[in-house]
Amino acid sequence: MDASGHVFDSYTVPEHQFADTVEALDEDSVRWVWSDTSHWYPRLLERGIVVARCHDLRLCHAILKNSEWTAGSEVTEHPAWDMPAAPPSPSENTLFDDLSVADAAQATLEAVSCGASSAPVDDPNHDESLAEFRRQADAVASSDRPGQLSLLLVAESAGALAAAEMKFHGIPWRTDIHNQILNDTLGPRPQYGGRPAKMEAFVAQIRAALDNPTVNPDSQQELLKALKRAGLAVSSTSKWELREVKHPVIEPLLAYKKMSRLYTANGWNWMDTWVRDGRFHAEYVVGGVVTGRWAANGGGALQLPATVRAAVVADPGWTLVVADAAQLEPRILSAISGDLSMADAGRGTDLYQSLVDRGIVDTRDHAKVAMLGALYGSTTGRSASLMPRLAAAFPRAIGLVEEAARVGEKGGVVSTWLGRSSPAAEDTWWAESLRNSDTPEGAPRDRARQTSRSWGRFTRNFVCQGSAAEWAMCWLAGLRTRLSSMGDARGRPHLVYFLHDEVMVHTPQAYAEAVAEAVQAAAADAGRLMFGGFPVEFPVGAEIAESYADAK
DNA sequence: AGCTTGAGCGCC
DNA sequence: AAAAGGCGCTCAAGCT
Repeated sequence: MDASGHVFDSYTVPEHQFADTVEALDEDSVRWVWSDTSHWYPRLLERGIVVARCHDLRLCHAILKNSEWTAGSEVTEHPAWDMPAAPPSPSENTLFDDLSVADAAQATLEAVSCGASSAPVDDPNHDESLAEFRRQADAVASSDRPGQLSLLLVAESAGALAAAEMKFHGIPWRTDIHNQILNDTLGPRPQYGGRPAKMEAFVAQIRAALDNPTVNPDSQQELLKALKRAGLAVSSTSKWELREVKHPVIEPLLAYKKMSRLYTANGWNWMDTWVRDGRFHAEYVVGGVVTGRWAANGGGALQLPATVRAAVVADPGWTLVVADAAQLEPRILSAISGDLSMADAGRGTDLYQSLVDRGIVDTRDHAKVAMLGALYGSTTGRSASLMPRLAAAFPRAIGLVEEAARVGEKGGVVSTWLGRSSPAAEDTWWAESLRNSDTPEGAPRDRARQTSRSWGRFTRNFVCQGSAAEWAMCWLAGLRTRLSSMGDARGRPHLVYFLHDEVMVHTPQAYAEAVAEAVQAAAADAGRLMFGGFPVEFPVGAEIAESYADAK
């Protein structure tokens, strides 16, 4: 037994025996402890091996190293475990080539080291992984809130498994439908370079309207000059500025920009690059965003535009279950602030409408704008003017975000509900210069104020976005577990897409209803896991649809 | 020739 | 109507 209460045996296997070893030892009660899920798990999935649980040392290190709740723990003293900026070089790699296995109760721990060759039992890399695991366990155990942190690490690690599985399965993608969309919108694919025909036609219209036979609308500089020369009072070529101007060039130009976006971001080149065998294998970067949200690597998986979603179609005999959590962040805010009146307003499906019904604001649109202002820190316009009404109705909720903003404005650190902390500002000159009474009024103080408020908006949003990401991870993890017990010879339902507060499951039709129920049940579980008996609801809209475009 | 930066726009 | 929080991707343009 080690200092953190773990009992373990350990041994080493050569790398080529890794998958067999995992397969032989895996059972429901096992939690694999390994250096990096994105490194180890894909090769298991290739072999058809699915594991139930893991502890991802790299992801958990990143959380614990930065958390206010584990300040001063030994985890911070081992930078070798820091997130690699780039894929680890071969020499660094060996450090991470370790894994261990513990049972769910963490009463015993067997460790398997997987060195580059047949490494001895006392392989230093293997020891380092075990040492890091102990440091992490110690950091959690001696933290202010071990229960919440443990949940965060479990959820993050489960997310890493789900991310690898989603990449492996891929989103079902019909290239014939995608191609049809591109043909209809842009014209046929150009054979020898050059723009698609329908785009070229708009270029001709743009040139005619500007009386400029050569202007290239893809060049912002050229375009801006041409617009000014034609007498338009614009300072940029952005579409929200152009929309305000009346001129014959505007319509074809905005149409061209829309087409150009589709062509460059999700056109034929995208299809060739990212869709293989009818699947878009999106790569997620778990914990890739400071708030704990995921990022994506290649293919823009988290920015699939509405215009191509019709190409996401279930296989024959299968269907999609698309679910999203309604108004997640405001509900999260009510829970983390313990604001009973706001939680009460969120009972039912439409939080925004209930703000209208309670006479807090006059229209649903205002409710939405006001709430976004509270979450993002709007200081101007309509949403700022609605804030006092919100603050009066929900003093605890608004108090929490205001406090988070004030901490950030002073250069401080805030944390999510489960203990992910905001990054420290790189340079807090602005906080110092506001504290310093010698800073002159006028430009210097204004600049400091502006930067300070900007960081305050970040920390304000961090607690809501980050806590919502934690809920989403609990939701995803719970759903994944529920799905794992479904299925038969025809196949089993699996997650194929995750987008902040939205999930997509590809399932044999026979299980569609069960999946939709699982999605709801997992959402309720996630709320209880994070907030216990606090009466907050997380309604989830789940739709069974053949195509992503048909959902919502 | 290859890298970085900024504008612009898609997603939540 | 836009903007405020978080991203990624593309291009052109400017740099080394």
